[in-house]
Amino acid sequence: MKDVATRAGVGLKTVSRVVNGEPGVTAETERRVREAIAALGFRRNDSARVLRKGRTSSVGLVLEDLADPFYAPLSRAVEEVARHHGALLINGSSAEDPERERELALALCARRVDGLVVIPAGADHRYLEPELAAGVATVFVDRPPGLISADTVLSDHAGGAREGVAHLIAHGHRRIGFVGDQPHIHTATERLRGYRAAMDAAALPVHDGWISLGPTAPERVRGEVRRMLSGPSPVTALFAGNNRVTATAVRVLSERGLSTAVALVGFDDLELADLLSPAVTVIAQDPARLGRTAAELLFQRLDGSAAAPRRVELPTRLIPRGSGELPPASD
Amino acid sequence: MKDVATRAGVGLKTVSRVVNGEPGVTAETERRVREAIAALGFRRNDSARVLRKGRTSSVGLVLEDLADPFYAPLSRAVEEVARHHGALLINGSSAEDPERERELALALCARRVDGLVVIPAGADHRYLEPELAAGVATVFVDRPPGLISADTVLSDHAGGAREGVAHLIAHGHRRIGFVGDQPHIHTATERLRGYRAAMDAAALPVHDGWISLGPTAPERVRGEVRRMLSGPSPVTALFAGNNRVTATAVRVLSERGLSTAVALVGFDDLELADLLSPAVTVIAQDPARLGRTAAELLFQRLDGSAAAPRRVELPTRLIPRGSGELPPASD
DNA sequence: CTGAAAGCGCTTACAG
DNA sequence: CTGAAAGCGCTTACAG
Repeated sequence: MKDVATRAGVGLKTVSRVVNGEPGVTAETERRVREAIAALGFRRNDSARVLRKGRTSSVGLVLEDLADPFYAPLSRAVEEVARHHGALLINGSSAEDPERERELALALCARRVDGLVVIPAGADHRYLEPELAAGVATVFVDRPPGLISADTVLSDHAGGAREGVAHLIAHGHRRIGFVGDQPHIHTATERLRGYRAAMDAAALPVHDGWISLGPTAPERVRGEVRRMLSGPSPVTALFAGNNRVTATAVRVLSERGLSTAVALVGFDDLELADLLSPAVTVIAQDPARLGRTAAELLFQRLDGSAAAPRRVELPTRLIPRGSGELPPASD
Repeated sequence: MKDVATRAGVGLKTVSRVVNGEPGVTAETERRVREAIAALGFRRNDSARVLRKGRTSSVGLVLEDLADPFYAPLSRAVEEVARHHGALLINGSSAEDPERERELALALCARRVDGLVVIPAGADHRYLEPELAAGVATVFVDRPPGLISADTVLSDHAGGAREGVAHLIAHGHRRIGFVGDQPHIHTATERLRGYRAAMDAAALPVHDGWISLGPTAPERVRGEVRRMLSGPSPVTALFAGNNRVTATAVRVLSERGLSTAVALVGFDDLELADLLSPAVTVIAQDPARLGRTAAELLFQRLDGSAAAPRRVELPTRLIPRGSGELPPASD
């Protein structure tokens, strides 16, 4: 910038004015400055700008896996809101590892992002306290924060699962299996809670063997689904705890030729779910809306909102397509 | 940092040493510094660090849409490689708008990302010349850069499409439709080139009505597919130019009850494609490998490689699943 | 092992 | 309309 000023024969501040489009520069002066910028290939260094201004116009997003079809649209929605506020989005995947989540979040804070959207992998977020105290706006999405209080945007996981299971019960099922994600993940236990609530409400017993929480790796899910479908009192319907579980369950049922014999409702919608036979009934969340809502809360904070931490719960939606309306196989 | 130094009764440089884990500090001194850091809630400001060091340890990725199932894994792969090099990833979606691509790329450069991975929306990348001259490593993926020369990683679009169409021809088809993306998009025209090459090689005529390039919005694709399937000489097979077109084509065929009467091969794999009936035959790219390869080239540049711009072409893979092996409906 | 000075490239506050 | 000085929070190069 100094070189530009020298070459244009003006002061440093004048170059700054031109670069930032501030008023108060003669057309002629501006022309000379622009010429010098072009000749020297000058590119403003935002790091220096940030250092003075305090704001970076960037926000961070820590999620589980950017490539997951549930999180990708969420991330995109955050990006879009950020864009409208003139901010860039830096995102990182925690791979469901609390330590990695922490490293990422702190690295983003060290870059002085103005705000942070976090989909927690861990259960203790006290490591963020100094950052919060320093004014980094923070919003949690999809899962609540642990041991600190902050804005949170969640889907109604328990309510959605309950509705899905009640739907199966309404279609005559009494033995319903639940295959979900690992028990330390909030959404997994909430959905299980919904399952239990629906079974309870219908006064149906729940066998231990009908419930399985754990990694959503296909091998494990495969084994659990097979197990639930065999033995003395096999389930006649399955509730799949998330999109990965649903995909594997559909595969197992289809391979075994059971796809029209075992009812299935999945949490989270799937691409092409409507084209399978039977089409897959799901409890859909709206990932883009989750992201948008979280980002909007974030920018409200950045605009100075000092309200108490808010908790927003978004409804889920039952989409009946066929697999969830199958009657139980006769015993 | 100054406050920390004062409180710990040491010099500024000593605090810097502790924060960066540099050697040459007594255990006792270090303890005092750490205590002061904790008491004051000190958080290092990386902006200042960047300003001095010149490197930000961050790379930028400009893509079309972060939520697209093709780009999400590509982005994730770039992130993973960046992580291994200690860098964060900032990504932005151009929404297929050249102006937005330019704004994003330049904004990333102003943040002084060390390198840039670009999936071009535009056809003229001369706006990046000053950045390249200033040493910003840049790699293009999925589509080549326009009017500048830089490292590029592409799938073999023409070869893949040619193989897919030849596959349909080998199964007896002579009237094959091609529905692809907009003609200014490199991958669209390359794939069309592959289609023509396969038809030519089999000495088959190509009617204008069998080819349609344009936006991949479902409404348009729907109309074009319907048109190709009706009229005096309807096509007996379709080649879908990308994942969005394939999804819509599958929908149309299935709604019209033609899914076992019209053969279909799609470019790009789809989640659950193997579970549809018939399962969908595709020409698969490996988006994660594209991202990984691009990121690796990028970090080679950052490590000082000054070789001439390289062009890497990755093979595609035909995955026969059923829809592409259907025989032509008898005329 | 430790620290004072200079400087990275901008912006802010002020003065002409 | 324009510019010189000070400072954002670090690191570099040097000296003790």
